[in-house]
Amino acid sequence: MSSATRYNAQETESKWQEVWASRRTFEACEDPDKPKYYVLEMFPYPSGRIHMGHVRNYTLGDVIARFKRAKGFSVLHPMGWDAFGLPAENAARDQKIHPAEWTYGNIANMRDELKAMGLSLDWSRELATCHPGYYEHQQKLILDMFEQGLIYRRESWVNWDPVDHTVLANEQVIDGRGWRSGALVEKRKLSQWFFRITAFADDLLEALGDLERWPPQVRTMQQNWIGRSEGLTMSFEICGREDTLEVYTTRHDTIFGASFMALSADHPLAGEVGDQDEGAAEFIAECHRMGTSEEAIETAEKKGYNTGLRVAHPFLEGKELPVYIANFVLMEYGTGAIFGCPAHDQRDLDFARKYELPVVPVVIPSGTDSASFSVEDEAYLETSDVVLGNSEFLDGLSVEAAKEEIANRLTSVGKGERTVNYRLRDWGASRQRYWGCPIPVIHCEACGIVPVPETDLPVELPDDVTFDKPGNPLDEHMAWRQVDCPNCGQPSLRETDTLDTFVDSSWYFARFCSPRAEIPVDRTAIDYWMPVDQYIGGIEHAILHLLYSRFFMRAMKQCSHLGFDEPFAGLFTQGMVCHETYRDGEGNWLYPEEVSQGSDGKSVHVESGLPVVVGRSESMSKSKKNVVDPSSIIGRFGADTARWFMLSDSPPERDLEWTDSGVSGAWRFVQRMWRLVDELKDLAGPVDAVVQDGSVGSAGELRRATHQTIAAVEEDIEAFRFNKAVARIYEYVNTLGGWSPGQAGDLSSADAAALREALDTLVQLVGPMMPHLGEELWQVLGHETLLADTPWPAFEAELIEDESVTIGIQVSGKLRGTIELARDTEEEAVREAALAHDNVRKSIGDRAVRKVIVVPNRIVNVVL
RNA sequence: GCGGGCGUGGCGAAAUGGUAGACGCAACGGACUUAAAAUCCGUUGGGCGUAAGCCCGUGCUGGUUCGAGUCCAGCCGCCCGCACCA
Repeated sequence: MSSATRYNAQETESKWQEVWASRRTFEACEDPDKPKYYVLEMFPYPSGRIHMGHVRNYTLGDVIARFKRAKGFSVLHPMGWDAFGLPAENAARDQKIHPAEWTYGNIANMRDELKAMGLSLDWSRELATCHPGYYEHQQKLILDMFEQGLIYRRESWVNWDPVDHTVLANEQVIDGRGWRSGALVEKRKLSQWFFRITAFADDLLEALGDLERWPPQVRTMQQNWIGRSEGLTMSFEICGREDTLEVYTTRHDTIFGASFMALSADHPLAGEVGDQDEGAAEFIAECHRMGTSEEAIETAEKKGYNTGLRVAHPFLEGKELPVYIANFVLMEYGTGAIFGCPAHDQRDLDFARKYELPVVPVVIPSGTDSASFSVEDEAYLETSDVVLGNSEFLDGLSVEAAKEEIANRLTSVGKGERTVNYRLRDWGASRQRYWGCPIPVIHCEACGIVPVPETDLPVELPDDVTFDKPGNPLDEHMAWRQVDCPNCGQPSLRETDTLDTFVDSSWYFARFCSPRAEIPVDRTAIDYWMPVDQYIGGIEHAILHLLYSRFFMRAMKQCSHLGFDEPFAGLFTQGMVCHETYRDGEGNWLYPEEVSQGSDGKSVHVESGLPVVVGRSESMSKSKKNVVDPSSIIGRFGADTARWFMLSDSPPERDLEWTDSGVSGAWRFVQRMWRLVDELKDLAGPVDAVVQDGSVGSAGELRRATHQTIAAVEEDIEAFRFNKAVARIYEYVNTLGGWSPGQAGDLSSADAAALREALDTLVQLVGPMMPHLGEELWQVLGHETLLADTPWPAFEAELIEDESVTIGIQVSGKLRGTIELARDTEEEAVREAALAHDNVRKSIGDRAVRKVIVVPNRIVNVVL
């Protein structure tokens, strides 16, 4: 290697990728002599190309996987494909290509792209959820769960496009209209399959407390999502009728402030009113045009319809409350009916102002006169330092005491029941679509719902389908649908709903432990590998995917497939990859490569030379064209450069700004590493050089830097602070570049050995981040082993602390100077040195020193 | 609307309640070169000052503390999720 040679990333990277593959370096095995470590990144949807979000995700995981490997763990690091889902059907419709062909083509391409990244993946375990070899086991799990009562069927609402005659996903509903037809979307009731996730609500909530290596905010989000509340179910007598209206509330203390009742449009009583009252029917229909998402409901203008019905206030003789149907009450939560207390709930207040209903404050700040306290445009939400008022026998009580009193009084007369309620709803898993896992049941007129016998699994999707008609092609495929009932033998029909793709992703990590087993999971393998030690993915999955997976493990445990509850011991949520956005004069989005810097530094369109409007940086998305293709970056600079850039600068949990200059900085560092090792390798001692003890002189100085860097990088990797690990490596390279040994020419044996240790260490530290460069330099340094098989260097504790410290001196909190002292200098000596400092004396002047605060090895503050 | 987060130089950022801006990028000055690229050296939060040094500065307004980017309260802006996108 001559010093004129530049590092050839493309050649070197494919060389080492072939070596790792042929030696099966990263194939996992259940080694009983080693601790195991299961690293998993969220598997990708095979959209066709990898994007920068994938590059970031898999780089983070690969650093951990390679680092843990070097630390002596038996590592499992697999990869697969979340391969069912809507886009394949859209492609089928738009491009006349079969979903399977489209999906497997995309997988083939993305596999190549991922392989070019040099990830330490065990490709022998690859799986795709759309493959019958995967979903037949999922069908087995579904049968078992059905038997256990964990899956059931009931009616629920879907978004219905009345023109296309098809069910729409929430994202396909835009401003209340179907995305293709433009027709106003209706809600429609269908019989659908549900997972009984609410059966585990308490356990899913309780167990969050033990997930110590999860981000606290994710645990909080899940906790709020499950939304356990302790409240009261109250019965209100409906005036002039025999029946009652049931209401769930957590604010029964505010009952004397109640001024109306509100029913969900789907409440049976609302339906009853609608049957006789055209206005009510029209209002209910309007509610049904709102779409099914909670967001749509919550952000819509609050509206109601007065049914004319009234209920009796439970404590105020003769007081009656009007009953409205309201568009903001959810049938799925509580009893689908509420009492409205406008003074202490913003939504109720807005509603009351609109329909001119009374607003009576019943919770008032302590020490305030209840007659003078009023609520105007903002509901009063405080519950501490308050007392009840305008509330008869509750007056003067705290919120808690008032709740107790109301609950006691109502339960004793059978008009109330203390109830624990959850916001969490059962998981609706039916999809009226082709490209998903078939639900293995048969509908028989005589026997009802009959599970497909296990021996008949898998129920495979038929290949011969077309997408020219709207709706689910399975409904039209009579040859596939018609089967004899396994029970009575009569002609019957298959279920045509397929499963939500969240089901596929709720257990794939378990399947990775034994991907070719003839049962869903092999107990020996799963007991060895699970749980996943480090799971890595986007924050957007903080609730649903993770909660469903946690449920699935519990359900599989109940079906005796495995013996644990929690799938992910450690979780890391990464930020997004962002890029500036560009638009031309007409507002059309432009790709980054269509934009260049003009001579005056302003951005112009490459072809036309016209000015370009540079927008703020946003998450990379195809629709805004602010995307950079990973393959072109890897093709130009190599995977190591892309990986290094991903790890530098931005902390991984935060959004990362993709910049060309950042990439070229990473590229320059690759070259710098290469040159540095090239220049110094002949000065370094032999591979087996023995470092000499002691921390003095040029060798000692270098060894100190080496061991400090090992300790820092190791700690930063363990804590997912890769940007800091990178910064430490930069500092170390700066140190190495500027290091002057004790003698020029032939180094002393101490210097040569220290340099050998330093170069080896540098390459080892960089290895998990830039594995190809690491492997190449390892070879250049004369090693005959693979870096990938080399243990992580151990640091020597006595070398990592500096002997002297710099101590800042403040006068009244303002820095006035620094002093250099031996570490752990006596407090009195520090104090004297601080007070002797020229500028400090000047700042103090002739004022009296009241106090001197000395923080050892840190700072001195002179208080005047 | 509800729930969760984030906000520090020109930019990405660092900082167990203890010297704000490590490290990188960009920019500027210099060396090398016929020239460019590459590389190397230096400067770089703002203001004042020849200098020593001083003043200001972590989204905004307050509070706690000897000391606040960090803790507390309220606001502003942006991002993620809201159950059929994955």
